[in-house]
Amino acid sequence: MSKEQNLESEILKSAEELFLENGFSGTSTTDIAKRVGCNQALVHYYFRTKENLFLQVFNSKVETILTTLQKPLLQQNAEFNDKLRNAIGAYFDFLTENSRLPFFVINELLCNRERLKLAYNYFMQNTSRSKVFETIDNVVQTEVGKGTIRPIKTVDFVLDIVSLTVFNFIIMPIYKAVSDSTESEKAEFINSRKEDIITLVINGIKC
Amino acid sequence: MSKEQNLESEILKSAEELFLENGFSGTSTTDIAKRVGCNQALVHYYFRTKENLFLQVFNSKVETILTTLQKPLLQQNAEFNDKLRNAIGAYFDFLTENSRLPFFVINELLCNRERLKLAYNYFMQNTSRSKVFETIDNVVQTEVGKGTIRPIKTVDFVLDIVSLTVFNFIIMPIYKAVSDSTESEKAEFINSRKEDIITLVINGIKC
DNA sequence: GTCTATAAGGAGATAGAC
DNA sequence: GTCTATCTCCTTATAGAC
Repeated sequence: MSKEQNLESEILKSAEELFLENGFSGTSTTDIAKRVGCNQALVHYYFRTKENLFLQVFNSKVETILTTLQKPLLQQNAEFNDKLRNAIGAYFDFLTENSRLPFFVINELLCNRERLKLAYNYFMQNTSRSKVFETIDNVVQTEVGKGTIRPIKTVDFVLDIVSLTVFNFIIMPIYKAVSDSTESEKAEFINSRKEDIITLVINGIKC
Repeated sequence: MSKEQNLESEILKSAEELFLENGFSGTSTTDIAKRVGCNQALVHYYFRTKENLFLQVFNSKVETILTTLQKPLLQQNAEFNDKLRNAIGAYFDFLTENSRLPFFVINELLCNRERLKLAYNYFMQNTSRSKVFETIDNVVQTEVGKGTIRPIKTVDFVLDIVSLTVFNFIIMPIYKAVSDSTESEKAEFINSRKEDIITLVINGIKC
């Protein structure tokens, strides 16, 4: 519980903050050292390369996203529309707390094709991770079978919801800069978006 | 019509290609010179700084996007649902031809706050550009008034559609790398997404 | 206008003293 | 483990010859 952790974990923590703020190419190992309060050589001593350090941050973030994505859809004993409402609400809450995460992951995947393949392989090696889609597919197609919702491919279902939720947070810094809005106006905007999206999706996929 | 344009426009053209492929920070003036077939000093001779060259590319791209956004909604003499169908179709067509454009613009705006403010001022100085939203607002709220569609804020209407269309193209390189799909499978995927999104939006905003 | 050469600075990574 | 010093490479930008 002491503030002083070992240096290795302090470096990892500072690196995580900086990579999320400024991306891989926008963060130097000198920046990381400066935030930790040590010298640049130590960053390389513990992690050898900047890429190693980055991958530890990146992979843990992808894992968090995958867990968050499926969790609210798996709750039992709820009407599908309530599940959906809860899921979209949960995504909004998660993204409010981790607003730079989607852009970070997408950006780093797009900027480096080798990284994209590495991430894909890492993802596929783990059964529970790679079954995220299968799990959601199960839930959605059960509802289609019951006639609760119109026939829809699970990939469309997922992409519709992810697009509608994530995109707001990707462009949030632009919205903030353009509208010069306060934190509470921002929160109001996000909340209003959430309600509209819930309405759009529920009406958009009903039979 | 000859292939040989003047060097200045060749540099601009190559810079545009490279900035779109690899972003501002991923493109060096040496890369640009190499593609043109001249030396790096000439890039600076014509544009002085890399930033100047970038801004010419960037501003023209933002202009293209704004024009494309409003155009299909302004056609007269059409049922609103048909307008909507056409608009989403037109956005998909535009994005198919310019698939890296959304990520490029968002990325560069997010990576540089000064650039964001510059772009915003540039945007606001021009009346027709800054009235894009007003124009769309007019169209949408007229339909709300007539009861064709449910009460919806224009900002929600725009963001719903932009999110649903743009996001597919942002993540397309990831989809391609992960699914190892051919060009025709990719086209089929995009087309299937288009149809689903049209259905989702039309049902999602009807009264 | 076009070239070569180079200045000036920042990056990642390592060597070696303590 | 932690530090300073340094190597090597790459970047933007400019000086100056032709």
